[in-house]
Amino acid sequence: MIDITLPDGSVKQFSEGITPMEVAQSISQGLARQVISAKFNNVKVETKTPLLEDGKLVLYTWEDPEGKQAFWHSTAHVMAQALKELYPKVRLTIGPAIDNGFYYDVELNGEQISEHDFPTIEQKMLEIARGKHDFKMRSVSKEDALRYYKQEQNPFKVELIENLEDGHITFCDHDTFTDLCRGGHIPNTKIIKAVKLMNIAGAYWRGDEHNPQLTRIYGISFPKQKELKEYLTLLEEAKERDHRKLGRELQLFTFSQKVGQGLPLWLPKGAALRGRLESFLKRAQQKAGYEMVVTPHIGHKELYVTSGHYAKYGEDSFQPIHTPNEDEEFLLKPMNCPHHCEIYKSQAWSYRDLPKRFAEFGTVYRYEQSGELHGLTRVRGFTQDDAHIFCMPDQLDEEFKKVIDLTLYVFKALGFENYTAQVSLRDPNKKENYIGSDQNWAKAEAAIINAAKEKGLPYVIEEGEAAFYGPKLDFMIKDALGRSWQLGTIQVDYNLPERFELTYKGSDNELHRPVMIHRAPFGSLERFIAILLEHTKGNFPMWLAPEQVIILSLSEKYEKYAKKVLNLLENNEIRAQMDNRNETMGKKIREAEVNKIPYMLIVGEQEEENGAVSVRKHGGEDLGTMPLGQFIDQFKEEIKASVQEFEV
RNA sequence: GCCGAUAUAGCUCAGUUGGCUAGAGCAGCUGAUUUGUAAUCAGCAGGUCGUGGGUUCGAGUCCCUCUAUCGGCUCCA
Repeated sequence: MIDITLPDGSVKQFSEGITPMEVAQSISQGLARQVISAKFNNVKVETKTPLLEDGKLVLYTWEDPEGKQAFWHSTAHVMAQALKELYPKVRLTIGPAIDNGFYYDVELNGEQISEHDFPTIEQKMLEIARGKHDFKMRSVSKEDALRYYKQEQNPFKVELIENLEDGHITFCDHDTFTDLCRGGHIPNTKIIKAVKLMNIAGAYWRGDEHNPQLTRIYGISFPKQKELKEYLTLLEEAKERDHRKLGRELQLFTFSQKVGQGLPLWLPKGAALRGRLESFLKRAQQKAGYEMVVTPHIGHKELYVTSGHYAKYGEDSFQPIHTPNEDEEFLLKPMNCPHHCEIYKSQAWSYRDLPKRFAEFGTVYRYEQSGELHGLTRVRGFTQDDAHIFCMPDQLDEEFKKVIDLTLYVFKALGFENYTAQVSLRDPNKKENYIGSDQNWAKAEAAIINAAKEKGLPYVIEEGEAAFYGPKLDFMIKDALGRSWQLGTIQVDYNLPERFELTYKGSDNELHRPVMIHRAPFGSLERFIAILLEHTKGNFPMWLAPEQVIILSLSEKYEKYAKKVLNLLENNEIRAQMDNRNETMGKKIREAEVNKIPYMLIVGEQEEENGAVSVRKHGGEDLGTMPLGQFIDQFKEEIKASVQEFEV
């Protein structure tokens, strides 16, 4: 007999060899019908895996993330079978579950598959699923496993198996199909009721661009047709939040093939919005002891040779500009730090002067690979809300924490709550990709982890994600479609101060090396606004909204009164416009709604007589008629409440 | 950069297997209507069908080049 501990803490006795499914049945038939996956002593197991020792058992249903993972991974097997049947020559590689569904990477090996073939593949998958084939795991010796895939002429699986330890190799069978697999499946194929292939894309074998390119097919599946429908509806709704669509509709920015790809053009409303974000941050930075500086958009090539950026990125950047007469080369500024280092160098500093905090909304240009460009989130010309803090080593911890405070203030003011803090360290196995001594890297990495801990940030550590000159603390936020983007970033740098030979005079009358912090709470105005658009669906916080109020006159008769109202609003620094067109009220309201204007003030005969306005909020709420003065007071109160001042 | 797909009016999209002068809705303009909480009616105008080449009696439609965009991969100072 063995003791099985369930998540509620209860312990039940079973005979050795009982399966998770049988345990579920012993609890209730209802549960047994729901259970699709299990974990035993923290190891993923099948629902039919015999349990041979005491341990903790967790049963998973579709409602659990672990259940979904098993469900989707199992569907990947079914898709692989369908692909094999429809396209016999394809070679399988790996097929994992992901956050929303699964994918399988295959080598086409001469076969042709495009998204037009999806319906056929989906049909085949459902046909297989309906056969109610059990997923069965079996152990295979390394020798047999290798023989099987060599006979299949599949070098990818052979490579995978060669890296596995003999005795730990398992295959999973269902129907006529066999795949190398670690396990974690649902009981049988019939549970899969709805399947949708999402897209097809290239992906490099093992994620390395020097390896052969495979074809990746993404899909998702559900135990009910209805859930698939709901998921697709959700996706449609997410598309409504796409910043590229909203940016066009709200006339914030545009792109032009003639100007060049990845070079956003800011329209008046978008430019004004940027301006407000800049003022907001400037105000906070002033309180936090920053000083604004301005540097040019180009810099001598030598500047970037000194910083090390040229060696690292020179080949893949916009190429140097050559002057007409002299043999001089200038680069479009790809980052502001070297310029700020030279500002620091323009005079001698005493330890009493530090920290110096130089801030600049610096526009930079980077030659991003063409396939990487994406709306405003990945562009070739963008403006960083950059600043560099030059401080003494023993000021580093405190300065770093202050920057975290400032960044969190910005995020809170704009309603970003679901961020992840990512501590990006260098890849300890690829030190050659980074500059600087081991000692300085150790210090910098420790400083960041320390600050993140002390500030109580929920953080994850990512090795190999550091900048080439130093580790980072990045604030990651997801867009409408769940893609993760880096917004705010804080970086510790011991290297540039050395390369630029920056110094300060210490209390000991000796010269010392300052430490540098790079930081940008927004990251870039472009990306920040993109994510803000997706999060708010274009309904910006009131203090940011491009238009705050629109006056809708009932007919042209009330134009004079509408103008009076407009004047008063403008005198109170409210961003207002009026719609006096010869259109119906229904149409004017509809347009104001579509344009996401927060307040609509309807004026007609009654309002004119009483010096009042009828207030309708975006979304439909009717606040009734009130004196204009009252509306203005209320509005100002709302603005005041919506954005808090930064407290040092 | 790589893989795949797409490109028709300012926007969203029709346009059969190549065959009349390339269509619609919205937006725009003109006129009528003078409106009370999400689209009043009518008329007009708007397109070298992304670019350059090719096949053909004939190309928006088929083929090639380039460019841009979309979805991924790789990359992201």
